[in-house]
Amino acid sequence: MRRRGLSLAEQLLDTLEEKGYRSTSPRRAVANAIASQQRHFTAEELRERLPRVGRATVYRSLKLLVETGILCRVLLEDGDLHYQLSHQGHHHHLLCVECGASEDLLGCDIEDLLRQVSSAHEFQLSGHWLEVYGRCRHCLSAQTVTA
Amino acid sequence: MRRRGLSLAEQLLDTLEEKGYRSTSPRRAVANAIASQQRHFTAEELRERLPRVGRATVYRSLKLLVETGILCRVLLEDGDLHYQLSHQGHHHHLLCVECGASEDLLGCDIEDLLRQVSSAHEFQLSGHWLEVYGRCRHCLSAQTVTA
DNA sequence: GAGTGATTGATACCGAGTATCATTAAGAAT
DNA sequence: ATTCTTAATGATACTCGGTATCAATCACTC
Repeated sequence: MRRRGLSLAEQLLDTLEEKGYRSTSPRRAVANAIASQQRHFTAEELRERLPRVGRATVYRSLKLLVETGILCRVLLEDGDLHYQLSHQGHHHHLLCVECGASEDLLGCDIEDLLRQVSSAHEFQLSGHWLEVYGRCRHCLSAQTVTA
Repeated sequence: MRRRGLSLAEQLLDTLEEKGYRSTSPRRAVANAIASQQRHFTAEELRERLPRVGRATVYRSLKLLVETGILCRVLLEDGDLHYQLSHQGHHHHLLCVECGASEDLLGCDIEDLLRQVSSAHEFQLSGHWLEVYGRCRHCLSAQTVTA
């Protein structure tokens, strides 16, 4: 459990420090940029918001944050790779193809199903990647009003 | 149904022609290279096998073949994007993380499950991307012998 | 065989990401 | 507070996947 009163950016840095990574000013800048960003973003978008942080450092930070589980990768339908704050452990995304909104998919039975399917193929399951695309309820209702 | 007696490469070109694309010598070269390749491959690997075909043409052909459903994209666990002959319509892959083998996953209930989950989130499902990683039976038995 | 439009390939560009490496700075030890 | 050690930075150059441009060329139709 994290201490209350800490900003999201401070929490991210804390997590890194717990894992032995130093708290540097470029990392603080990255943490702030990410914490103030609710939607998923590309590496380049993050870079634009951090013109004073070196290119390599931005990519290194992204990698670090994914490895520590703070960020997760999101694969859009067009193949673009985005990043997003990861609030839980392993999860999947419901991605709205219209507005880009993303909802986390938790506690569904996909894992069980995959286990069954894998064993039917004599596969020893080790992992999977799933993205689900569609239209979110907001875009659906907007569409109804318009149409 | 395709005519018997046609080589795989000829079938690919036929499919393109049916869709209104011309049969050119670079495309024939690409078709041959792909037809003689049973495993998934990267764009760069394909390019190495086609030194006389322009870079842009190789990428254009890949795009075309994916759009026409002849090829499908395969996302490896490390994020690398590979291409592979697509024998069926929509399907998924069981990818062996050890030898790279890929098995198609058909007729499983993932679609149903996703439909349920989506409607629970008030999402109008439009598509999904799934890759499953593990160890195939060959690699498993090899491991047993060694260990 | 001529005409037309699709296709090609050279070039340049973009975005994501990594490797290198000299410089700098964080945190620990004194 | 100064020193020390090591992690981290950022400039640069590189790779790979992919797209835009555009003049030259080729496939197909008439």
